[in-house]
Amino acid sequence: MTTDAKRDLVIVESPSKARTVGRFLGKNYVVLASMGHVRDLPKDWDVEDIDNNFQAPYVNTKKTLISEIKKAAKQAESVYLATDPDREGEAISWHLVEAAKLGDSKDLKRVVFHEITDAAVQEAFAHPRQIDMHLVNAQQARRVLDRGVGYKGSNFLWSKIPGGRRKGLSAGRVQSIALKIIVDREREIEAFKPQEYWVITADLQTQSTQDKHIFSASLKTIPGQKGKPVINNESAAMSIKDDLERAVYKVSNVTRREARQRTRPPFTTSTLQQQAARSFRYSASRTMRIAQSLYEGIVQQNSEPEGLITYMRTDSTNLAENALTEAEKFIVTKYGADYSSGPRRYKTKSKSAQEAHEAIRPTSIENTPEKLATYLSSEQLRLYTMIWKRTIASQMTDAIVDNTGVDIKAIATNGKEYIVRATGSVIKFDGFRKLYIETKDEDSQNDDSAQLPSLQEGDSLEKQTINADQKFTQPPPRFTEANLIRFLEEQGIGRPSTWATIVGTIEKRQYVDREKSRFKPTPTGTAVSDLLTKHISSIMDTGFTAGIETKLDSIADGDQNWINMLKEFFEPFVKEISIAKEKADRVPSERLVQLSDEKCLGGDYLVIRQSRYGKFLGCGKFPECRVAISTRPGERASGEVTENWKVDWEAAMENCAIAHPEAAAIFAAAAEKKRGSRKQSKKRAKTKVKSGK
DNA sequence: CAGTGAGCGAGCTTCCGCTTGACTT
Repeated sequence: MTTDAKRDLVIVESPSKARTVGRFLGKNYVVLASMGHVRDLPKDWDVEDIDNNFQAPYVNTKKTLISEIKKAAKQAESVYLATDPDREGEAISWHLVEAAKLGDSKDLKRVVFHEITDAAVQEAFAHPRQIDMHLVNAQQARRVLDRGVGYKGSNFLWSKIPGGRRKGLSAGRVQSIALKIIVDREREIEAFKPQEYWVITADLQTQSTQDKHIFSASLKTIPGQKGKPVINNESAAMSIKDDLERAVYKVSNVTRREARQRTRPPFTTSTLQQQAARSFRYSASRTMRIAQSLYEGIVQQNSEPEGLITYMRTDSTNLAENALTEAEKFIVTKYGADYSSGPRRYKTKSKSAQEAHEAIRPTSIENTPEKLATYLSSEQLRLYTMIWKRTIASQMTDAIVDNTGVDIKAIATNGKEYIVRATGSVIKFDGFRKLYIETKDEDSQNDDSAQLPSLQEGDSLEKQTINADQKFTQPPPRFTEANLIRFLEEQGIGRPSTWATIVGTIEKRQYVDREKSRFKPTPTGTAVSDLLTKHISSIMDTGFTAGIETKLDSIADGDQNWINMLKEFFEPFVKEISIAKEKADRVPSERLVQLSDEKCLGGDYLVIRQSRYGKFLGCGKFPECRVAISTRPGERASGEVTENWKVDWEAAMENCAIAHPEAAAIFAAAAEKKRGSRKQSKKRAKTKVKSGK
């Protein structure tokens, strides 16, 4: 082939992918990237007229790119649409055809591959197909539904929440459910009544003279009680403690059970985000930013940039065949055949997974973290190492653990028989743990990895100390980013590309705050969630949302018409909204305000308010009292008049004194103290005071 | 470094998913 030959056009979604695919295809192809969607609904379009069959006038969102594609298509013999093999990808292909008028070009082919390997790409190009309009229509339905729910829901909020429009409050299929579970959890925590309970443990010592071991056993049964011991007050605990203090200890039963600790599947977006949060405390968005840089590749010496990991927005745990064999080879060479499980394929748990890509894995196992250390920043190296290890570990054998349980009879002097139990586990075969040990979730506390001495039935033990600790049951913890993302994924809500941004949305709207990196709803967030739950219950119901996903699937399968589906959805939904607008009460503005611990001079609570400069404290009686205090770090409000009292000093004083008559004297005294150091400034603040209604 | 908010009501904003840069500190 000569250089003058026509070069076929290939369109993928991501520029990095374009580079790699271009390398596989060679010089006769031009590979361009669509950079995601190229058309969208007009910003001001809403589902107004249901009888109009939802014919949205799409607008081009990437004009220069589209004209580039047009130009390249004119010079091409064939155009290959190689966007991602899922609902959105299929739609992107169709939108490309519509936007760049590719339908005019002679030879239009849709090709799909689930992994970016030479073999997969060649295979895909050997079997082109047509655009699947069922899939495209499922996407159109999804898009229109989200727009309708989002805009109508937001509009409803604006009509019921003071200042809601100005603050840009929003509702949506995904964000509103995310908000609701945070609010629901907070209610659970508020309603939680801690229960007292006591934990009793016995430190025991083996009797054998040459090898004295001390280990701990916890109370398992109390005479007269069935099941787990229940001790809920001090006197009960003390009487048991007394019994155990004067008891004879003898091993009554020893059980050994072999258990497997299973390997974990390779990373998907959500598991990567969760694990990076647990291990490094990275936010989901930070993890994604780092992963993106690894995906785009690092320029190593004397070579062109090479992507270090596969695509980072994925819901699949699948690994390419060549990755499986490469991993196996690596494991056998490095650790021996005992450690290789052979190719192990994981089923993706999430029902809504579309599996357009592979799991997140290194593009080459040979790129060991050690080898890349000099090219990567420390955060890149950390994340890469985790991905690299988890990928290999997923192909290693399970660890085998010996779990031992020892029941010990404690016979008290009064004849009561208790049983205390010690558990221990010993790793018999480390398997994947040789390479990869996961950081556990701080919410799950299981600590039974203690080592036990070897014990036989009938062995006598000597009591060392008996511990009785008072505890209280704990409320469920607030959600972290990682917990929230896991929940949403389990419910089939949101997609890998959006999880990190969902968190950003509910924070930007100030629906939630963070306290020690856990989400706590704000008064506005609570009001929004309650309003939607009460009046637009459909979108707040996870089951309902899951049902939408099923319907979209049936459109994709060609079993349902997308326009009918939208009609069936919006008819009741529009009704629901209009009833809600009629029936719901406007939220009183006091409910949107967060009290602080500080009080204004007049005794009213200062409330935490938000301005465009950040948070500050203002008097709860605004606008009658205009006192405001900065909450810059290190500055606190106080009962005394300080330099921080803002706005025009005299106006503030005057207003405050009117709003809080009892504060007048304090102001007068403070003003007296201040006099002299202050220049007389012209009083220009408005002193018009409305009498409180 | 400043200085903030509410309501008024004229004129905007709001959704989810797909993908990167072009900005400044």
